[in-house]
Amino acid sequence: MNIGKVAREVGLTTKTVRYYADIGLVPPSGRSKSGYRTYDNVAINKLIFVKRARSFDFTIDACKELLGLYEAENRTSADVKKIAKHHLGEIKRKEEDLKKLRMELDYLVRACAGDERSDCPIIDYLS
Amino acid sequence: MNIGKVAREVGLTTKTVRYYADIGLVPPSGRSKSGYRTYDNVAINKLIFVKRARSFDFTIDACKELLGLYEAENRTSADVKKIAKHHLGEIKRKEEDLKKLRMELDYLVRACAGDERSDCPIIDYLS
DNA sequence: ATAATGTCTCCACTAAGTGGAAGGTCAAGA
DNA sequence: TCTTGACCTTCCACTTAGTGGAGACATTAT
Repeated sequence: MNIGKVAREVGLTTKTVRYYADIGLVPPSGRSKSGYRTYDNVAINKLIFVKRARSFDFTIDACKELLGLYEAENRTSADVKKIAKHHLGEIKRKEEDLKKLRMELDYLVRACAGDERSDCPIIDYLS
Repeated sequence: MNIGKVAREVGLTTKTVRYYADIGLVPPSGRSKSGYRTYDNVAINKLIFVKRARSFDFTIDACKELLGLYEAENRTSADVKKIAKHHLGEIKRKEEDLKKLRMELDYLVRACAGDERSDCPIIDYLS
């Protein structure tokens, strides 16, 4: 299968698929005699796997690790869980940070009259 | 004041202060005869303002806008509130996204035994 | 005088792609 | 057969918000 069809089926752009090939994350299964990248089912499944992992915000490096485990028959679920747990921790931290931010900003926005006067608690707070 | 002292007082790195000068966000008030950037109180206050705004995750572009309003005597609080509200909306969206992600991943991590067997619901889900 | 900082500019790098240019390839229609 | 349009190739630049380092010049301390 050529890159365009693959991209459509998997739900990525050709640019992204090519990028994943360039960085060695998911190489094409082969090349046509004119140089076109070709993808077989194994490669396509890897692309789907990476797409799902990326939708969980796993970094490309984490995807590489997960893909390695996905392919390894001797992996343990402990291996996988370790990576996922680490990532979960980071997500939780980000979530907390964002919550704090949102609450503070929410407060400031509420405190601001939003009228024609120049007096503004948001600017005051930032100054 | 030279850049190092300024950076220490404001709580930024010299690299960052120089960067803000390069992109025209907060130019130094002047240069010494040997070419050192010098900052007066007005410039320093702008750096503090930007630092605070950045800590609220406002983009550099948003900081530029806010700094413009900070300096403008004819601004209205409505001008400021508009930017802040827009930003708040984005933060809320990110927060929601992150929450969904966290819940899904949390579920998967809980479902994974994390033992020596290769059977893994996380990998299964991603496949 | 010399050593230790401080500062300068410039270049490269980060993450994960995206956009575009210039050119080669393939299938279909006139 | 020629051409048109869609598809593919590589390569380079750009994005965010800085960070790291090299090599050179300036200032300060001993």
